[in-house]
Amino acid sequence: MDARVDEEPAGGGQTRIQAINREIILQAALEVFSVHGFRGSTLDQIATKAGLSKPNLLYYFRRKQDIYEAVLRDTLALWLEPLAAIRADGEPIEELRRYITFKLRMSQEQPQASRLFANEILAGAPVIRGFLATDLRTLVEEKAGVIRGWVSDGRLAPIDPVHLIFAIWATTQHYADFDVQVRAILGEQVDGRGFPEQAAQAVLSIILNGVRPRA
Amino acid sequence: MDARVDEEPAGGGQTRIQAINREIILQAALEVFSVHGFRGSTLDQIATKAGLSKPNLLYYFRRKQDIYEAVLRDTLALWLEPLAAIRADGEPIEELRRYITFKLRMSQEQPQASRLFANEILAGAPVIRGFLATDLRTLVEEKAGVIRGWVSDGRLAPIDPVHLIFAIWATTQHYADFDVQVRAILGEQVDGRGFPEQAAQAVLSIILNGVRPRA
DNA sequence: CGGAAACTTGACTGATTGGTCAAATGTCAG
DNA sequence: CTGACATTTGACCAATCAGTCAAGTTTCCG
Repeated sequence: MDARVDEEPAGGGQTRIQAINREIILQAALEVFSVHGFRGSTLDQIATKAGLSKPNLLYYFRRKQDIYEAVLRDTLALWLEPLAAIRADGEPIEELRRYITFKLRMSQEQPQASRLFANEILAGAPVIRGFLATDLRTLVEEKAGVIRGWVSDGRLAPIDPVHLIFAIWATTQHYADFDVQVRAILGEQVDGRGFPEQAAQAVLSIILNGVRPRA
Repeated sequence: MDARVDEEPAGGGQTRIQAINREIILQAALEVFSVHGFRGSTLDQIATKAGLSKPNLLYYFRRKQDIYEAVLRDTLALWLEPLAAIRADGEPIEELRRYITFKLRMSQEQPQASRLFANEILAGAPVIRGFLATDLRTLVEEKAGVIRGWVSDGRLAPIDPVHLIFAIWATTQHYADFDVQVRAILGEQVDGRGFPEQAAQAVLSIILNGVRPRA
């Protein structure tokens, strides 16, 4: 009889082998989907990268789309976390510095997650559109309110808070999404010790000075 | 006999029908490739969108990759133009304002071109990697030199010029590449009359104030 | 007009795709 | 050690894919 691995009530009811292989599959899927998107990726690519047979993949996930949704869901939380951490009672420039630094570190350490989202959104966000229009929208509106408050208090230069958030997303994720282009232009120095700090300094300098209150 | 439409010595030797249909095909291909990338797009999608039969597509372009390369080549020049227009003898802030404004207008008017590149680069830039490492790299180095000169003269705040260029690319192209996300968060106002100006004002405010020389 | 070249297409092919299934193999508690 | 269950796989299928081809139809020049 089959004992398919599906819709567990919680993460609990998993075999040792299940836990291992699901993790292997999701990691392989992330590597593949983040490069070619959902439509451009194949089960064979994922299976090969995971070191499993294709039918074995489909023993753990019934359909290709189930794998895609699982890896997307796993990275969604990770992606929101830092924005949610912005605190209204903090010092505005410091809060933004912390947020930008965090996002830059994620772009460097988890570039595949960033590219996965970029591909999903370029494709029209068929899977996460609902999430974007609800959870993300709510979160952005909340934090935009916080920033707007800072502006009203004169602790930030007058700036549209939502566009500021977009600018932070764009500049930080650029290093993950357009890594190939960055490398083509800057060469091997991208792998050098000081590069992340160099990029961070530039991004922080531009954006923080861009929003610092002016006399 | 066949009279395939290929490797013309120059744009000259084209039939009226050839000129029309090649244009139709490239437009349809841009719409499809810009959403799903090369691997995720099919000839059938392009043929349907172009209103032609698939064999008819392949009468004008021998292979799928030929269509892709053609549409990519057509948009490459368009993409470089504005950066090349930055003049060393201009007023720094004004030159950057002009560049950013230009890029924002292109993101609004030609979002598909931006998304086409984004997909290509996410996929590892298999087709334009060479171009990135030569022509684009050279151009960026040249303009980085110009900006570096401005910084030396104290006409811009001290900033790494290449990262500044990255920041401008990222913030401007964000509105094209992540349009779906922008819409999910901001709703229909994106289609409103004042939106492009609102976005332009925010981006210009952040970046220009971010690089304006400080006392 | 007439015919040659340009264009179009239905029918096809071999390869790849996502997915199925029954049989084989591995695991592990009792 | 054994039997029930979990895991794995080879063989397979229907759909879709890029690309071919020969036989059509249209265009257009003289």
